[in-house]
Amino acid sequence: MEKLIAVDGNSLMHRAFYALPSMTTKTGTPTGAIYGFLSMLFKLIELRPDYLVVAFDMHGPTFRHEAFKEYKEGRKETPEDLRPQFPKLKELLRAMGIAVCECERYEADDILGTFSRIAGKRGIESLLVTGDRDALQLIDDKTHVLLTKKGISETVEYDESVLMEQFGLAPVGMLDLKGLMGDHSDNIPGVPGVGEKTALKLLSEYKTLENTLAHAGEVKGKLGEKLSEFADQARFSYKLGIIDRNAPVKMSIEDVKFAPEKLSEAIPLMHELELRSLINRLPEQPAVRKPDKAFPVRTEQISSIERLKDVISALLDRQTVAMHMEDTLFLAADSDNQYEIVLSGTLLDPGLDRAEVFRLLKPVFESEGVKKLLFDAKRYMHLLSEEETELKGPIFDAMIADYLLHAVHPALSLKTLCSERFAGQSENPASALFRLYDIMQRELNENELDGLYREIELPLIRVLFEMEREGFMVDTKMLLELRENFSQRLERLGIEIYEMAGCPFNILSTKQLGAVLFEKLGLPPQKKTRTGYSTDAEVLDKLETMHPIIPLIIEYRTVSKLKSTFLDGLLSLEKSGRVHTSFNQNVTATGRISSTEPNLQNIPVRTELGREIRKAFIASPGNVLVGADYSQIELRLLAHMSKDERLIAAFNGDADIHARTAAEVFGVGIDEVTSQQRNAAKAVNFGIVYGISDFGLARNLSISRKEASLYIELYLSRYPGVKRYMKESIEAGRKKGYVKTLFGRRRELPEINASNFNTRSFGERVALNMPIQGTAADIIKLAMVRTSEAMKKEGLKAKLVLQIHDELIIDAPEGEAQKVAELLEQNMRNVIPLSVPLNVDVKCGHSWYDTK
DNA sequence: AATCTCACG
DNA sequence: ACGTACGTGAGATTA
Repeated sequence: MEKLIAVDGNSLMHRAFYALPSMTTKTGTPTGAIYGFLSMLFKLIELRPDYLVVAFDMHGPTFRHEAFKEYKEGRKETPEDLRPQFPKLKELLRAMGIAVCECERYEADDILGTFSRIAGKRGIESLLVTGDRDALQLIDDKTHVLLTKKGISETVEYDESVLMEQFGLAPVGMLDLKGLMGDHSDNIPGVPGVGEKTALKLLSEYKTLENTLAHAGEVKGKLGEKLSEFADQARFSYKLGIIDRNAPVKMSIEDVKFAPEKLSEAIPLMHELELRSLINRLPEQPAVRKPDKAFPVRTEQISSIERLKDVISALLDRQTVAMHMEDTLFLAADSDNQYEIVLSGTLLDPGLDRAEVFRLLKPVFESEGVKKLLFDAKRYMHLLSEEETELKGPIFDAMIADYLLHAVHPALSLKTLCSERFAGQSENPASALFRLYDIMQRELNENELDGLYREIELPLIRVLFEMEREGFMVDTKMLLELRENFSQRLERLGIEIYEMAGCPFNILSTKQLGAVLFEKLGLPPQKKTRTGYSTDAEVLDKLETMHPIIPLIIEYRTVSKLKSTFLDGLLSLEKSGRVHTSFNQNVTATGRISSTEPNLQNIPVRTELGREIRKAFIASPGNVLVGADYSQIELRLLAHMSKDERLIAAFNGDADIHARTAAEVFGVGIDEVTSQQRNAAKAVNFGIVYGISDFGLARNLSISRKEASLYIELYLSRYPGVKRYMKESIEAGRKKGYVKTLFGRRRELPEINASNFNTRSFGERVALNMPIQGTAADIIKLAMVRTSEAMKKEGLKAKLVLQIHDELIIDAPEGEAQKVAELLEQNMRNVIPLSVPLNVDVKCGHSWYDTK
């Protein structure tokens, strides 16, 4: 099928302007927005459109503008640095032979709508590119919308199913949505007090705006009143949003035919605007255009149980099956054919009975002989576990493979992965997995990531799944009591604070707090944020002795944080006495896992008050918790990886490492080290792991930069191996464009060759930190896999329940505790032989509080 | 949705 | 001259 790309020039220029740092030619002509726009456009051209048009709003009144003057006037004026870039851009586009379309009294989105309508009639599919969510109403089976998210480099493609998934609405529903919630940026009012959440709730119940208004009487409380009161305003807002798909454009579809060979004709003009780097990125001209769909896929809709049974028996004979499920289930046995099974209970067609489908598919999922190709296998393990089904046999998880290949920007959905990999040439989810499997497996091998993939990440998926399913037992009653206690404390503190301030105010509002402290009470501001006074802990610390209100505010902040994040937060997520976190295996750039909903990796420990919360994390009945953590794993890895003899020797003795560093750096005996010296050495040790800078160290220790610089110099002269290692790491990173861990995990490092000092320095620090943090992550992951296997092999009932980067927690029956403790310690300690020992501290207890 | 603040390793 | 320590996630306020 032929393809049209229509771009909202105004919207993208604005996005580009605000997203990018300002940029000018030598003579001061601003070009930043043009630069951003063109780099986006070049990416679009890589999608090989047959037709391409860029639409612009015209100056002066438009129909919508005129009719609803008072609203549209709320829009901001075009900034002065942006305005002159428009004529320049149009000139450039014309020089490139790209159609520029303007239409008097119509806006760019009307033009987009009109072109996509005409294209649709001619059997041409359209991709509309804009930052304006209004365009979503234009979606149909032939029209997709590419929305820019923050900035311009990130985009999301919307089609009917994405829209349904995200909003539960059909394209026209976007108008009903806007009618209810309005649009702040456009000064469209909607119904006051109704935001996206409320609007979607209403629409899920009443489907349309009109119907919602008709049933306003049924809606309880203020909301119902508002709906009646502002009904007309809502209808008006709805109308304001309607895009006119019949704009009198003076161009035909033939006029916007895209001719890639003409692009280079703009080179002289680009030189003039000093857009040199863009000239190099002018899309190559393909001699022959690739076929429209490089990968034609046949999709068969399965609408009867009988047919499904046939398909299943065929699948059971295959070696490999791919699966993808969102609202509907897709199955494929090769890269050219797939089956679509609509399941009941979705908003779409009344599909096949969900439980029945899963029951029939059970032999496929549980077949040891059939390899499964999936995106996010852990998610399927959870889905199937609800249907009493397991996922057995070999697995290829495209999400995990992609993460190992590109940890810096991992794809979060199969759709995204496909569009990255196939540049819009294929959107067929399940069958695409076959091609992804081939490509990615080869890339894993080429980049020596296969071992990491097979030995660590893949088996870890199941370990994490089981941890999530198991959950961590919490003492709900204790959490409730603590919450009550904290509430009372906050109330008392609040009263005292208001008294001292002379008036009540919102203590958690940095704006109001800043006004009270620095204006009303006249305290000296310490630092600024870009929006006003900074009031963070560091600032409050400095002010602590200057006014008796400060300690109260510090306490208020702490208690309020503990209450809302950890007590309220945990209680809201607790289900029959347990909390089930989600472990994310593909979010961090270093290889660590992260934890969400709730995040159990940041439960307080550093202060006694916060630590109390750990008393509520308890062992299951009849069990104890076994906790073990690595001692100084990152510094030990630094010793091993840098081969620094003195550091290695330090860890082979059993002295306090920070004290030992202090003795070395300050040239005193280990027994003469003062606590300040030890503290400084500790900060230097941390700093080294983070990719030290004198500035950072100075700030951390509140000393001068000069002093900090001296410490670093002293340190590096005492540990020459570390010095050499740091130099080599940065050099290797710069040369190869990536760094890697001991196990071969990679992180790409584009920043390290940046011309901007800050960006480059960041790249250098990352080059120092990632191999260390990442190796530690590899090590504990491997320990998790081995421990979990060992416990199963020994027939133990104990279960891993939590990982906190260098710490593991197991919930074990009392009778197993001794054995589990030994097993855990052994597996953690002996993951891999290094030139220093990996010491592990193990402790048992009834609660997490007791395992430290 | 962005910003600030703060909890953890 | 540049102006930051590395890696995360969540809640509250503000625009």
